[in-house]
Amino acid sequence: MVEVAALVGDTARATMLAALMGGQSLTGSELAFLAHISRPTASEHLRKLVEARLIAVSSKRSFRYYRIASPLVATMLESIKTVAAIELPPRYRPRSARDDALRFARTCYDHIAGQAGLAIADALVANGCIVLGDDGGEVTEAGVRLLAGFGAELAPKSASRRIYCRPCLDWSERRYHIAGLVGAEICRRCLELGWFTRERETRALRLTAAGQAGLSQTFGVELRCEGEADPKSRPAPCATRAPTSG
Amino acid sequence: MVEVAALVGDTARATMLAALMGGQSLTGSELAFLAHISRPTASEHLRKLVEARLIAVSSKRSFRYYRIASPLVATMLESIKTVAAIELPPRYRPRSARDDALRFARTCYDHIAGQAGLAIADALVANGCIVLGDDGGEVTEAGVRLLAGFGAELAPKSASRRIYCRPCLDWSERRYHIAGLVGAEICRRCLELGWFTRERETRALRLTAAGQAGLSQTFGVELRCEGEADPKSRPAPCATRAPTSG
DNA sequence: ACGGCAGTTCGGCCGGCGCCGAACCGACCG
DNA sequence: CGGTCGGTTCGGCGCCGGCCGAACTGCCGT
Repeated sequence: MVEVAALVGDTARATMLAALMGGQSLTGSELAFLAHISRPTASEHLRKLVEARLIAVSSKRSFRYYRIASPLVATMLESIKTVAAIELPPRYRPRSARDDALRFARTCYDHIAGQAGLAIADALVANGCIVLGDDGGEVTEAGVRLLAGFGAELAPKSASRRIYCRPCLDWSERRYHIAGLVGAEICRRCLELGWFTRERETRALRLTAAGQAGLSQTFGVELRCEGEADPKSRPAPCATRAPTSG
Repeated sequence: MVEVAALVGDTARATMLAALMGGQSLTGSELAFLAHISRPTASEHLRKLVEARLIAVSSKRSFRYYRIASPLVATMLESIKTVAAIELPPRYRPRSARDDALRFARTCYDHIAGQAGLAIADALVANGCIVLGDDGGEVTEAGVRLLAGFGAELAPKSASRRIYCRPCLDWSERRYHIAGLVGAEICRRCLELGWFTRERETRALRLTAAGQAGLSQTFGVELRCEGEADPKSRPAPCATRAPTSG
């Protein structure tokens, strides 16, 4: 317990973990750049994280790709971030175009967070498709039908595994969006359908025109797809530490 | 995020937090003793933990009683412990009478863990009273009736709050027991009925004869109440660091 | 064979923080 | 009023660990 918390309790390592919480695999050099440390230092940090099984690594060519080791680790990091966000509320929060993009829509390990994630969750709750509370979530019969039509694969593999919906507290809005198997499937399907596209080098998601229409039709969610018209949306040259956000 | 993890990532502070995860309030001196540090050092640690809102303090007479600040913090600590227990499995585990008592039944912040907690969870699952999975839990109609008869107050205060059952991975057995509102209510009612009694200075719970009968009758759980006949069950004089267990 | 690039290992620097003893504060008691 | 006891503040010590540059390995493409 101490060891795990101590590993997360270092700025450089926490920054790397936060970056990996985007759900994508990243190389050591990329992580070193994001954490503003040299490659040797990053290598040492990553070695420790791998040794503790917080992240996993797979080699392709001469690259080594790192990723969060398991959903359990992702849940833990979410949980730590939640406590950090709730318990230290009034902190100064500089706004930037980069942050605005993240606030609008981003991946949270394997599901969608930000205003888009909240809008989807709100719509599903309002339509009686799911129920979300502090300690868990549930998919109703109506929800099963709607999500099946949407194309999410919610097949309860084992008979006892009927539960797969989990609330995840959004750091920027302090409200719940959908995590767990249901959240992951919604995210997967949205990317598959091209409703969102991943931004390069960040966890932000961009809503496409198809996504705007699809979300409206399928979930009754009305979101503006704003990315293209806004000249400020180009990411800044990473002059400050990458936001360690979930 | 970094700050919170760093606070937990110190042995002395983690030991204190683990002790407070028993659900009871403790004084600074008690915590200093448990963590094997001097009172000044403990005072400093506790000041930081209070400042970060991980623990709360209330003064009575000239004493200051510390406790976990919120269920959110408790959940986070559980989560960290789960990752630590799962990802570093083969570690040497010395057996002792003290540990055996904890393994049998203990409080985990506000609910029951250990073999007793697992037995209750297993029985409720087997009877179709609840469903437990990796990402959440659910109380069935049968479960609501049984728990109501038992005396648990599961009143869904707000209409949207139908969900209140959460799985908690047991560190010693690697299986789920019941946390969340349902788990807290079961624990509260068991103590209220005198089925379990709290041990002094530890998180262990002792099963009473009434508890043995009641658990059998109410949940169909067969547990031996072994505390009184066993001469080794008296807690050792705390010669080693208190187990940082959840 | 050579150069380039990702990643690692090594040695050494240095700052932060955990720790304690001693002293101090405030509440309670006779 | 002194005595005791829980708690905190202060000053100083010591060490762990994060950091980097330089050098080394190993995998590629040419």
